[in-house]
Amino acid sequence: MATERSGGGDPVRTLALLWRRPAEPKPVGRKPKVSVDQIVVAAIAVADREGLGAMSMARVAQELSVGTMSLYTHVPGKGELIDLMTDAVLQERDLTPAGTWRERIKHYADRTRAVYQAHPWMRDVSMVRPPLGPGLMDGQEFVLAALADSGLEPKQVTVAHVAVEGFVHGAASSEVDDRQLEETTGESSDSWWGARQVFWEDYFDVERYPTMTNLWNANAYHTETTIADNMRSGFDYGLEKLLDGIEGGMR
Amino acid sequence: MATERSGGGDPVRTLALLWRRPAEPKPVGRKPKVSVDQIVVAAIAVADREGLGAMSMARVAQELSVGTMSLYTHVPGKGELIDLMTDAVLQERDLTPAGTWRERIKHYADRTRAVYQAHPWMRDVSMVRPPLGPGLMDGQEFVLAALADSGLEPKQVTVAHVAVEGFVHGAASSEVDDRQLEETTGESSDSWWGARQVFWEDYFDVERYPTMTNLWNANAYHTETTIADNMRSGFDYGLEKLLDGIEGGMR
DNA sequence: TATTGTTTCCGTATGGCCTACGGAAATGGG
DNA sequence: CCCATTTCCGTAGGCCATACGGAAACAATA
Repeated sequence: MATERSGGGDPVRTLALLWRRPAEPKPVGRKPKVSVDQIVVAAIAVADREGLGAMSMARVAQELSVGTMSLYTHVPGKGELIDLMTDAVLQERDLTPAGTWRERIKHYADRTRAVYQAHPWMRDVSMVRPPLGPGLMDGQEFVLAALADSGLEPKQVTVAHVAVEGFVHGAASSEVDDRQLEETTGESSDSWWGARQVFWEDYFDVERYPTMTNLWNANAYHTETTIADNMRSGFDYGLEKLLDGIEGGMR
Repeated sequence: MATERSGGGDPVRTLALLWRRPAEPKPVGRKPKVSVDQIVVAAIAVADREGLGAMSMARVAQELSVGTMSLYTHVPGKGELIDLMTDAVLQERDLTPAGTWRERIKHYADRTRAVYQAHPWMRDVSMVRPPLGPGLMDGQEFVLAALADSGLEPKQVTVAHVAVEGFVHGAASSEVDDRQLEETTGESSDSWWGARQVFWEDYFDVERYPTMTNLWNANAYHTETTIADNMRSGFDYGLEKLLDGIEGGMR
């Protein structure tokens, strides 16, 4: 399945839901069996356990012992529900502003990474038209504040923000992608690569790929670490170097 | 829809397809109406025009005027077909090794970005268990060769490789995500943000978001550029700073 | 030409998805 | 008790991937 798109519906309705601005309470009429909060929590639970692909309206309704169509009374549709789920988990970051600007950005990266680890389906959510809720906005403010404190010019802050945000979400996505594949396919990454041993035997061409061959012979790939560890250190290194570059560019 | 997973089938069969190692020609039996190449080309055409979500086996078969199940004679399943599509478009990069190591990495980034622009559905393909075909391998060799020429130690080359590859694919994905949303939803990004004007009026809290307020007042967001241009310059800036950092880290 | 072995083609069937529609059921006030 | 209001939810339509197995096409042989 391709990436889930959200944020397509009526902005006024969706924003009111994201910020939980309640419609004035209804004095009459049938009592609701479920609330928006319950639906969001149940949907997150299903997606955490079985992936976003399994998070169908029917499945969430089942989780709540309610008919499928009842959900549509409280939530406009599936896209908006994903918006609500996304902002809810972003709020879990609970960012604490302390330390140098670099430390705060690393804190942001760590907390964001933790969200992705806890909710791997975040990998499948597009963030180019994000839910404009408190979870997203608080994160943006946090990163912008750190970058502003670094001494960058205002215009540079906004440019650097795009770069940092892109790197963090991209890195978190890739890491989680790996972990999620292990769960959904039931095959570990190491096993997957092992099953493709035949590639190196039958298809790898030493003449065509001299650099890879050299690196192999230099033992650059002979580590005790797992695939996941390699990705993690690659991204840690990348963020460090990106911040080095940003810092160095100011002089 | 969530991200498409591929590479799940029999590795031997999939590798033979990726490298077009033909089974020995069949002298007898019914003549095939379609070839693997035709199927891949048709699938890419459908995905280019209508997105990966619309690229169903039935839709591809229709494109070729063939029954749906006929495809399964030539391709094990949908996952493997996506592998073949992916490697095919990666081959379009046609990388030319010239210039300094930095210039070559930027060349790689540009060519990869061009592939994503031409085939926006690449955003929806997971690259953590990539198709081990010529398109992918040539790209890896190219980046590794550039990094090795930069003077990094072998072990550092492999770490930096993860960071660069992650950044480039992440950046290309985000850019294309934006473009693809414009096509599939029929609403431009500028229009989408415009429709959320109400957010700034009804929900934005100046006290809660002082940095954003300051940046706004400093005219940091008052540019003539589009969303897409902003993303592009953010990622160009980020790659530049990342390479600065890698270069600086060697001294 | 008729037969046989081999390969490809493809119709059917299963179980899932989202959500428009509209009637049934519950609730509080008069 | 009645009725306006609100929520609940069954049905129905049109998509998806692919297992299975028989029909059809083709080359070599008799």
